[in-house]
Formats: sequence, C-alpha cells, structure tokens
Amino acid sequence: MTHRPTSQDIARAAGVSRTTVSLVLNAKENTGISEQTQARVLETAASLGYVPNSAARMLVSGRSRTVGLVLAHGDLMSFDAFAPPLMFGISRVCNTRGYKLLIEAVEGDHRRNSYLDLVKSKSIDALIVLNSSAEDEGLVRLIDSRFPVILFGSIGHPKENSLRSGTERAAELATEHLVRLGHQRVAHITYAPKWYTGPMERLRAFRRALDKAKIPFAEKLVGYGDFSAESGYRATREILGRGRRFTALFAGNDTIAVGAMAALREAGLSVPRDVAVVGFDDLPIACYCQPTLTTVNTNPIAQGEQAALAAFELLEGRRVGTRKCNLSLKLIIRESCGATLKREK
Amino acid sequence: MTHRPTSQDIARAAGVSRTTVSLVLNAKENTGISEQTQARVLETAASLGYVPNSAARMLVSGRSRTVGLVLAHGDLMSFDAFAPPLMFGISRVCNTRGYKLLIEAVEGDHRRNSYLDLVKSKSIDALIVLNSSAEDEGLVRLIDSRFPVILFGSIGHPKENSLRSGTERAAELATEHLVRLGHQRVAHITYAPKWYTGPMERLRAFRRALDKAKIPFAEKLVGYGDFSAESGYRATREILGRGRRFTALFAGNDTIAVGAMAALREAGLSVPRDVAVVGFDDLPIACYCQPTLTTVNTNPIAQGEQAALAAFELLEGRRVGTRKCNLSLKLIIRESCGATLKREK
DNA sequence: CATAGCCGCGAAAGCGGGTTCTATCCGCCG
DNA sequence: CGGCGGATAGAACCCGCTTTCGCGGCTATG
Repeated sequence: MTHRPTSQDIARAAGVSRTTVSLVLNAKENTGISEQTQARVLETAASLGYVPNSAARMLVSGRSRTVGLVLAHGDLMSFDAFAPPLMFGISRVCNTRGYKLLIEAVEGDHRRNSYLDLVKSKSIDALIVLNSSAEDEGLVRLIDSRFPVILFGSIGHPKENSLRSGTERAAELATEHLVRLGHQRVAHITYAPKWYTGPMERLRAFRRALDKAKIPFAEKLVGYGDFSAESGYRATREILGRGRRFTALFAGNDTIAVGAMAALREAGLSVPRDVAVVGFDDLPIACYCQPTLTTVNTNPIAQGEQAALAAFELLEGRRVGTRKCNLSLKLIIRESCGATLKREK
Repeated sequence: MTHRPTSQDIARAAGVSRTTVSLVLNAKENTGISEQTQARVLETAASLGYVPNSAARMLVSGRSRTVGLVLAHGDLMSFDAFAPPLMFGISRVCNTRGYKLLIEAVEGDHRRNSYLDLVKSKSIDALIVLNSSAEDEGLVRLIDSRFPVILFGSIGHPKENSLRSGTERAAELATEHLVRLGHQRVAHITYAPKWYTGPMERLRAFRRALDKAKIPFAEKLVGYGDFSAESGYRATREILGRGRRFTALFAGNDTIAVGAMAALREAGLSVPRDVAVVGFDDLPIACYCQPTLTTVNTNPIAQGEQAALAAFELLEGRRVGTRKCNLSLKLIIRESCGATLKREK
C-alpha cells in the first residue's frame, strides 16, 4: 500500500482509540494516559513512519505552521545578496519550531502582492517582509488587519512590528570612518530605489554623519542603485558624469560597491588612492575583492534568526513593535577605504 | 467580522448552492451551469474577496499545490550563489501555475533530510533538489517510491528524473578555451565537495578536455571547494603549496574564482599574466571583478524555470527521465583568461 | 398527453485529525 | 456488595471544500 498511515491506522496497530493517539502525539497534559500506553503509541507511530497529514491538521487547527517570506527584487538579475543568508537564518529558526518556510518572490513591476492570497487562504501564519515599502497598499492593509507581519525596516505604520537592524548607526560609523580619514567630499549610492525604506534610512544616516562633521551634503553626490552591481556601476558613472569631484564613496551595500569600484577603475581612478570606498553587509566575497572591501558586518543570518523569533513572538500574541536587532555591527577595515594605505605613509 | 468568507458565504450571497460555487470556481467543464449563474458566482466571490481555504482544499483534493526546493549548503556562510536566481526562476513558473514554493535549507552536517516529512505530511506535491548526492538514502528511497522529484544533476538512479544543465559540455568549452590559449598546466577547483554529483561531473568534463588535447591530468592540480569564495581561496593556496606550477585555472564557479584570484594575488601572481582564470555561472558581479572574469553563462533563472516545468510534467504523470536543459551556454570572454591580453601583444 | 431525456442545482458523504462528552471496564475501598 | 475513581474506548461533531448522486422541473418526442 502506497498510502500513508492515518491516525486511525496507528490506533488500530497500537490497539488504542484514535482519541488516545491524538492526545499522545500532541503531548496533551493531564489527560491521564498511562506512561505505558503513551510509549506504545509513540512506538507504533514511529515504526509505521506516521506523519500527520498537514492539511487535516491545518484545517482543524486553523494554523498552517508556515511562515511566509517576501523577497522583492528589481530586474531579472538583480537580487539582494543579503537575502540568501537571511533566508537561511529564518529557515533555521523555523525548523527548530517545526515550521515551514514559504517563499514569495515578487518582481519589481508586478506589484501584485500575491502574498495577500497566502494570508487569505490561510497558507501562512506569519509573514516576514524583506524589502518593505510604505507605498505597498496591500501590505498596509495587512498590517491594519493585525495579521502577524515582521518588517525589515519601519514603514512608519502605527501598528507595525518591525526590526531595525541598527544599520543607521552602522551607516553613520562607516561614513564617520571616511570623514576621519580626512575626506570632505563623500558620495553615497543607495542599494535600492527610493520607495524602499531601508536604503533611505541608510541615506539619512549618511547625511547625519556629514552634518555632525559639518560637511555640507551635496545632492549631486548621491546616486540610486537597484540591488545589483550593475546598478552601482551605472550610478557611479552618473555621479562622475555630473562633474562634481569626490574623494570617498559610501556604497549602500557591497554589491553596489563592487559595481562602483569597477566604474571608478574604468574612469582611471584608483581605489583607494583617488577614491576611498566603504561598502555594507560584509558579503563573503568582500575580503576577496580587489582591493579588499572595507565594509560593515551586518550578520544577515542573525538578522534572519531574530526576525523569525520576532515572528514567533507575534504568533504567541506578544507585541514586538519596532525593535532593534541585537547585533554587533562592526566596521571591518580592509584596503578599499585607504586606512591601511595612510598608515604605510 | 474578521473571518474570511467561506464558499458557503459565497453561495448564500449569490443565492446558489455550495456545489455550484465550487463547480464554477474550479471551472469544471460539462457541468451545465448557465453563463449567467457562473458570472454571478464569480462576481460575488470577487466582491467578497473570497480565497478558498488552502487546507480544506488540500485535504479533500490530496494535493497541496506546493513545490518544495531543497537547498544544501555547507558552512554557515557558504551559499551557492547560483541558488537565488534559480529560486526566482522556479518561483516564477510556480506562480503562473498557482503553486507555492516551500524552501528547505539543509545544513551540511545535519543529514536529517527533513524534507521527507514534507512529503509524508503531504505538504508538497513535488520536490526539486539543487545539490543532490547519491549517498542521501532518504532521497534515494523517495525516488524509489516514485514521488515526483527533479534533481539537478543525475545521481545515477534508474527511476530518477533529473536535469542535466549541459554544463559538462560548457566546462569542456571553458577548459578548451584555456588550452587554446596555449596553457599546458591547468588547475581546477571544484565548487563543492566530492559527494555532490554536479561538481564531479564538471571535474570529469575538465579532464575530458585535457585528454582531447593530450595534456596529462595532474591530481595535484585539483582542489576541492565548498561553495564559498573562502574555500576557493583555501584550495588555491593548497594547490600552490604543493609546489606544482600551473599557468591556468578553471574554477568550478565564479565565487570560487573570486577566492582563487585573491589567493593568486596574495602569492604575487598576476591574473591573467601569470595565471589565466576562467570561472563558471557568470554571476552578475563577474563583469565587475578585477580583472573582469571570463566565465560561462549558465542562465540559472532559465534552469530554475525548466526545473519547475519538468516538475509540473511529473505532476501530470509524464516521465522526464534524464533530460538536458535547453540553454544557450555561452563562454563569456573577459579579462581574467588573458585572451584580450594576447591580442594586445 | 404521457414518457423519456436533460439541465440546473441541492443534499450529503467524505478527506484526516482535534476536541469534546459519555460510556465502559477494572481494581479497590468502605 | 455497592460505589468510586482512574484509564481509556467510542461516538459525534467540526474545520471548508470537492464531488457524486439524484431530485425536481423543463423540453422534446411519439
């Protein structure tokens, strides 16, 4: 028989009732079922390879034991390199709790927020959104309805539950590092378009750091990327084309930094001698770039884990609010910022 | 009322029976339901924002309308950069068919093949496995049981359904390219450990290309990576440490190539002047590396799409067998192989 | 006009498991 | 010997949907 055993089968095989099977397998307390019977049921279930039918369970319990993850991406080939480790972090926590992870990849244009259907069809119990935008109406309505949603980065909704990675502070650190190295004209390229909150927060942090150092902020030295290295390359060329010179660049993330460095190289500028570059995220490849990339380690796996944990808190009925991730955001100084270069002098 | 409407609600609102609602919404043929009634039902369903409860549907139909994707990864931070675009390709096809995508990230050690439970609990209708290994007993049993499984790369199982990306041929092309440039001592670093079939196929292709050119294959010039740039770096140092000189390196993938180039640089070797490097996959960052990376474009999105399509064929009862992906695998010649360099001479 | 045929639709039976609630069996105590 | 309580069996209902069966009412035909 190719059919999976049902709880009825287990009951028959163990010589008990279906009720007993259910009570034992769900580890209900105070049901007064003898140790012996419990052991027998568990044993039979294991030997028959019994796994409860998830659909039946979902139907009766109203919960799907599944977490949804929304990953937005721009063009065909532009992914946020930050996403995979984040996903693994989430996945790991979900697994320990017996939850599944459903991925919803939304392509830039199709603002079809298909993930709303996942909620309506009760396919997921909670949602984690990587690149959230306040302009996403469906998302706003979802949060209004008090469905458990964890956002990476606030969208300023009163009922939202979001995780601040504390990257604003780290972005300040990165900028301050460049300033401390003596740079007065610093450019910035965001890692995503204006309608995402994350890159804009980072831009504001960049600006704050300049303000603190009494360095005027120049709109001309800001470019807008779209996750990909290619967009970093394009944005850099655009800034260069504006004719306003700069001696340092804070890239919104490492992928952007890689594209930017290629554009600088192509323009005959040496990194870090002519332009110092700092990235963000500390991607695994950052230390193998040429020159090796000074960046901020944001520990995406830990962020994923904390997002998942926050989601479970929501599921347990606790509020999360706008919470700060508990991360040790460290500036990793390598070659691209020129700090090591100066020392050599 | 915060409750989602059920088919009963739709039936009431439209003044028909639940049966009619079900038949209309599932677009059954030959049920003889008047156009008018159909329109009314559809309209009511839309206006009430009705989405069928997935659990109930799964339970009664026995199908989950969900595809599982198994992603293996090694260490904490080592992901196959190939995975994200592949995932998006799969996701896209799934979405057009109304299927969901469930991710199962397996960490190297824990060979717990937890995805078997997904099958047993009927949470997924089909499974796609990225990094498959013939030593995965659970996987072999799953294939034996004729559950719809699509493998990336054959594991030599008689009943398997797998997709050959045709990368063996492309790997030969890449190697031949190096040979044609005059290299006699060519090294290779696999992108994953020996127990995965993909990297081993690539290694064999590498060897075949050498054989064709009558160049002896040297075990000493082969290193084993583990998805990450860091592993490419380590493997390269290891090969260098063996003292056997080489003038060209075919890296198992671009990430490995990046790590390898860093190791070569560190050893005082210039790429491509001292060592020519060719990568694999044409990651988006390949053309922004320093030097820009000669590589093979493997179109991972298309591979994902074709894998998903193959999975749907299995679901429709058709056999897939070991099929070759329909891809245009192009060698992208950039700086790292030195082909452009030679021309300059 | 009667009977056959057909169309549109309602009633009802599950799908598998969670959650009562009552019935039963047993040993044991008063 | 009646009663009591612990341990479980068993029946019943529910979750929301798909699907089969067959009922009424209608049209076609002899």
